[in-house]
Amino acid sequence: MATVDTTRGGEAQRTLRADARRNRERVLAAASAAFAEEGFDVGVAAIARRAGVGTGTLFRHFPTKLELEVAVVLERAAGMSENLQAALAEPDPWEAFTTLMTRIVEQTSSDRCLGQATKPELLGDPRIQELQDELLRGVEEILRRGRDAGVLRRDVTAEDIPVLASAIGTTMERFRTSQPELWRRYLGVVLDGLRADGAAPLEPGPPGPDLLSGTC
Amino acid sequence: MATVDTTRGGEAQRTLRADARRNRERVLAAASAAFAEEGFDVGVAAIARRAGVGTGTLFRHFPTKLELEVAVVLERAAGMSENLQAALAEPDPWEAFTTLMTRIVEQTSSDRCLGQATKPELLGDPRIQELQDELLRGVEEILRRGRDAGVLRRDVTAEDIPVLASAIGTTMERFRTSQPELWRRYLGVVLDGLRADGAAPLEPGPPGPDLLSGTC
DNA sequence: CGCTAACCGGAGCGGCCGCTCCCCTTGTGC
DNA sequence: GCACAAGGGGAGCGGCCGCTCCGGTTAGCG
Repeated sequence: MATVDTTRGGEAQRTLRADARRNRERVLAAASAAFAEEGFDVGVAAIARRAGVGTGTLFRHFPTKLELEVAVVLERAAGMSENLQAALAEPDPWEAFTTLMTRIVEQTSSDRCLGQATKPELLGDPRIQELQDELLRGVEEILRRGRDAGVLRRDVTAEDIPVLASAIGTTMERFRTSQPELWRRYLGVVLDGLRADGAAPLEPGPPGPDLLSGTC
Repeated sequence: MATVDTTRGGEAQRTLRADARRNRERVLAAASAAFAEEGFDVGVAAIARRAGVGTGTLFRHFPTKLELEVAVVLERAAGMSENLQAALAEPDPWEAFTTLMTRIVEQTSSDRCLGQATKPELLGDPRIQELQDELLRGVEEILRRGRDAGVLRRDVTAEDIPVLASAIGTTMERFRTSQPELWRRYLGVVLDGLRADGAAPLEPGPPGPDLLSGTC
């Protein structure tokens, strides 16, 4: 489950020349780093330069910039899958939940593209939707444990988690250099607001599946 | 205090022809509406069209787009001042705090430019900094009452409030049409995380004055 | 070793955006 | 009412960005 296959449908490029394969990897790595540091706003020229190739080469492997963004986001999903595994391995339900939230928010705070992955063009992509659904099922399992143990408020849904994570993550972007650990402060507030004891019931409904969620 | 003078230093345009004054107002109103609906990303052409003037006219009154953004944000500050007054008028300390948070988050959720007002070019402007400081002093008063009454956790600072508000507000942007009241849900979580009972102490320090805050 | 198809790269295209320039219009004081 | 300065408006400039096109290069196979 944790393995993410970025070569979906993967028989298209079976015969790929050695240099082509290498360049594809370099572009993907450069995009991954650039998106993490500067967000999706970086120009393709900067990515190509960073990869040591021309823009022509970049666009052969990824016919559009959005395609490149999708590839990077799918790659990130592997990390999120790891977060889920780590949380599921935690015996104590509350510890499992806090582990999940901490890891997600930590990554979202240090990686600009994770917070920006909520933009509609990306969420509309079927490959990303599929992966998101898979991750949400894992999150639901963590939440169920917490609710059953009576440590987590009962009205939290899986869809709330990416929303809360991206809220903290994107807002912390401008403190990344000055106070890189500041996200812990606000995660603390949210976690206190999500524990079972003494919480008022949540307001309207959870965000429906109509328009949902960050990359989780 | 609630009065915000957008004509700072205001003796420059004392002799302003009638049509010029009227056009200036129309541009400001158009920008205000456009920024609220679409954020600061809208082009100046769209604003000018909306105001029924040419771009030349727009740039005479506001020599740069940033200047126009500043003018709109300063205008918004009046609304925030009202929020403060409403909260200060509330006798119960917790009610005062929730009133403040609710009004701030509500406005930030329905007005895109409020969430985007955290960008450095705007926060760097001395007029905005001055206004922000004034608002923060009012917020501090509300927090002091809550802490003294023992209903609010003691480690919350005034700088936390705009951070939390813009976190919720900007994240709710993509639900504005589908679920315009969703912000209440997450505000509820945050408020529960901020009340005095049963909360763990907040993590690192508050955001220092080095790089601070949304428009509040 | 040589041939060919696959691949590389960057000049350049079209479109957008903030901003300027300048000719024409219009409000205002005498 | 006239003269003139102040204001209005939009064509156009420069720069950026995603993307394409094509001449030169190179890997891979027999």
